[in-house]
Amino acid sequence: MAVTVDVVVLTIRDDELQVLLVERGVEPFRGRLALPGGFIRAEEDAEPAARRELAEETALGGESLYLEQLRTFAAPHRDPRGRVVTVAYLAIAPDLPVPVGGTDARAARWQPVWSVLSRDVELAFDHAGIVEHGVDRARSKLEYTTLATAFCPEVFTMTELRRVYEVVWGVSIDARNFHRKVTNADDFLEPTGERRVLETGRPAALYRRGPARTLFPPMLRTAFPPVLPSDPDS
Amino acid sequence: MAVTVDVVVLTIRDDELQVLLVERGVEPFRGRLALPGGFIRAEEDAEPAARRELAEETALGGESLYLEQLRTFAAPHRDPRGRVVTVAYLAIAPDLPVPVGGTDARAARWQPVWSVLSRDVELAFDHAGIVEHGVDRARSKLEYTTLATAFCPEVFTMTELRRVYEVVWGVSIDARNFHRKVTNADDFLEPTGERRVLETGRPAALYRRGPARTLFPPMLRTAFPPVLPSDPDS
DNA sequence: TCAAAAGTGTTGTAGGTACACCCATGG
DNA sequence: CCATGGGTGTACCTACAACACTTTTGA
Repeated sequence: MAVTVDVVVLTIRDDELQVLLVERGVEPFRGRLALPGGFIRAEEDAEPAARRELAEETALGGESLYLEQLRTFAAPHRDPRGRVVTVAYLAIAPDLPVPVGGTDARAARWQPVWSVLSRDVELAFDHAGIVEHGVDRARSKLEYTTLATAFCPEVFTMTELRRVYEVVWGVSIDARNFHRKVTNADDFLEPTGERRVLETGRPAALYRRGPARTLFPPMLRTAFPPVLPSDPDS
Repeated sequence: MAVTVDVVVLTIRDDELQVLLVERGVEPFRGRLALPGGFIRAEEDAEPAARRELAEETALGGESLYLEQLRTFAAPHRDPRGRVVTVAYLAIAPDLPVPVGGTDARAARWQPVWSVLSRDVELAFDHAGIVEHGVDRARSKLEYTTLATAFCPEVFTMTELRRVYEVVWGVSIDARNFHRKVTNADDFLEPTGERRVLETGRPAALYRRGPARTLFPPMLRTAFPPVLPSDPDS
């Protein structure tokens, strides 16, 4: 029985939640988009395998990349080549100027998640279902953890952090209440003391992630609207 | 690479959170206690494999048994026989008069989780760590889902349900506020109209699980005290 | 002086905790 | 009538949504 890892890497680009996909160079599903991933090596644990595949196929990586196990998919005929069980991982990346398109010479690219969830873009294997799980997990974890900061660069403004919630949840959030809430939560954010001057408007204070990993009290959100082509202001 | 399933079955017996363990009949770890589980068959998905192993080894089963995937453990040397990856499942069972000790003739028995977590009882492989994950998951899910009812028989009293929270979390809960809270949550409980007369005291109303699977607003619990030998009244 | 973005103050309300109090049964 | 457990009412407090208002910049 073969065991692989597949990674759902999420980021926010152009005010949309996007997922990292690679074009398959070999059969089956040659030319089709798929999640980055591959076989676990003989002396390798699953998480290192996920990090390695990500680095090889997409040039994304580093210790700082947030990575957690999602779940395992083991349906008997999910891979036409035979019995392949895959351990899926969820990664969250900031929208860095990342040279996507890795050393493995395979074309990697970002794709809006709504295009995958709506099946406008068809992925190889059962990868669309895996992306669905990843998005669900990310949406839930924003509620009760400080995961949102994983979408942000090392220093960021309050508005950037708020956009994470708005884009991932597909809702609009009152900037003023949000500000109070996250600054009151212990160890969520650390002010750098610096300010960023934008093209227009008052300069925004800059923050860095704090040591907290859970958020109490949690961000409450009554329901998840469906994932749609970017319209958080409805 | 071999793939197995292992199941953490939790229940409440004698006002303690207990886990179902089987005594290993073969090497490695012969005679040692372990989680029920075994190899996935060629044409079998992981969850059916978990249900089958549970039925074979512990005579526990049925469609009604709550079962969810926990996570996958794939450390290279977790099994001395060679490379074995295991998909761990979490099951929750009511304290039925279950004939534990299954058709497979292997001795199955309940063990208080604190004895496992404290390492007073040493389990085979990395199963102690898996139990730890299962307990953590159950404790978290009581907060924001209706999972607590899975510990109860089909009809139950308010006090039985409250004992679930008290035992799993190791805290004491105000009976009066708890009553209001769960009766206000939509579709959590359905009153049967019946009452149960106990040895002493006013008869308690009987309830059945409602259709709700999530709990809103969630049960809040500021912190998890460590799992100890049964003392929820501290 | 205006537009735009950042940030504060205030008010109404929902839901939480703590606890006094009443209800129904067996002995 | 008392002990025991079931269930309601109420006061107080915290946290959140809504929204008016002030601050700081570039053009």
